[in-house]
Amino acid sequence: MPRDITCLIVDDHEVVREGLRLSLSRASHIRVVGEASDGASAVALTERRRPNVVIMDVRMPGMDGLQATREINEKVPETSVLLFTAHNERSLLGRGLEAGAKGYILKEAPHQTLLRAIEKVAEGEGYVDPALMPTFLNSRDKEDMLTAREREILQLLADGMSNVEVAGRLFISQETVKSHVRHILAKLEADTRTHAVAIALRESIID
Amino acid sequence: MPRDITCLIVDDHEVVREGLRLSLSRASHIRVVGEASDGASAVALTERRRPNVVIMDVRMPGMDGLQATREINEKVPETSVLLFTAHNERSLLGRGLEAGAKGYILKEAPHQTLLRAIEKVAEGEGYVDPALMPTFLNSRDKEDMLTAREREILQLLADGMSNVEVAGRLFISQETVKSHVRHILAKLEADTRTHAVAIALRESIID
DNA sequence: AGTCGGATCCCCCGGAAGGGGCAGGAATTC
DNA sequence: GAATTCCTGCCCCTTCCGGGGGATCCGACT
Repeated sequence: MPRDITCLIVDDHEVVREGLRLSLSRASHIRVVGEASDGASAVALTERRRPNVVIMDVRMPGMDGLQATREINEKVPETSVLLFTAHNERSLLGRGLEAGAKGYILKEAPHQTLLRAIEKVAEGEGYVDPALMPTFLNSRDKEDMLTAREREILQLLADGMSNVEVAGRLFISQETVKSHVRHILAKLEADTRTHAVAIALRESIID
Repeated sequence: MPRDITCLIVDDHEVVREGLRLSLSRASHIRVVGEASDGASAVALTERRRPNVVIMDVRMPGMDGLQATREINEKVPETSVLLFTAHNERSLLGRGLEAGAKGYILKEAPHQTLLRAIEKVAEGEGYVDPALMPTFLNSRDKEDMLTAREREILQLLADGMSNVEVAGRLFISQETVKSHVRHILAKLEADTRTHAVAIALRESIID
């Protein structure tokens, strides 16, 4: 390895940033070149410092980690984003990879695993926390099964809308909405819209 | 202040524990006497080390922070629990205080605030993150409005049960369930059960 | 003793939801 | 160009839900 891996820490919790800095300071070949506490400044800082790796929390106030990841990928493609999050929610991994993240690791991961992940993504390879594989396989089915339209409708159901209201909002017929809802229920293996919404909220398919 | 404040760190994320240890090592009058990564060992360690303060994360695998707080309060009442969490969800603060926590502070709080909070609860006083006050006032209404029975029913609705199914499960008549549901809808200002469940899940009134 | 909230149960009713099948058109893929 | 997927729409039918009245019982609080 010719030179140090430069990396940027992004997390809205100071205590996490400190912990990370401390952890990484023990690895001689890793150098922290900056910190940010929200998505927007993470993007800005990445453009200026051009680190090899951005260690990015997903949930943050303001611009979240996924959006920041997208922008970094677009503006500074040579930088790899490693998502670092406490949430092993089903959909986050999928959405993270879609956003262009090179790696995904849980905060509960042991120290060594984190270092390995950083090295991997710095080399341009992908890294996904092995602990995620089971939930991943279970769930991508679930989220991916739903079409964009179906997710859109599910989201409106979660706001308490009736079929007629959804139809009005989307400028389609009520019958079409019923049709979509039937498909949603079948795919999520729910038997009422209420159950479907509960599943979707728990799995973060919708917000 | 006669002697150092002894404190125990409880968090399932290693990176957070490291950050906390680092932060607290800078305060000369605070001494970290142990760490735990789940609720059960937190309780056990508290019984042995009897620290002044336990800095406790709420969400952890296995026994969660609230349950651990209850047990610590029962078994080692002279120890004060300071809840330290990333989630400013409406119901957590209320439930935390019910569980016997002396303080509640967010992970995004600045360094100084954390130290202040630790000192406060070490003296036996309460401390609640000022940032929480607004959400607190808004929300306790919502959760407290619901009776235990109503929450129980709402939880079952979130699993997709119909009125009849809920009635069967709780050994009550379907009419009673309908009655409860009507009250739930009125209290949460929802117009369908689906909306009520969505609200409750988002506000963590149910899981 | 009286009042209040909570839990339980009952009736009625209109409208909504759930379940089934079916089908055209557009876009994509092979 | 054939196949597939998705969005869209329509039919019929049964069940469930939401909203409106009520009522009774019990325990807790005052």
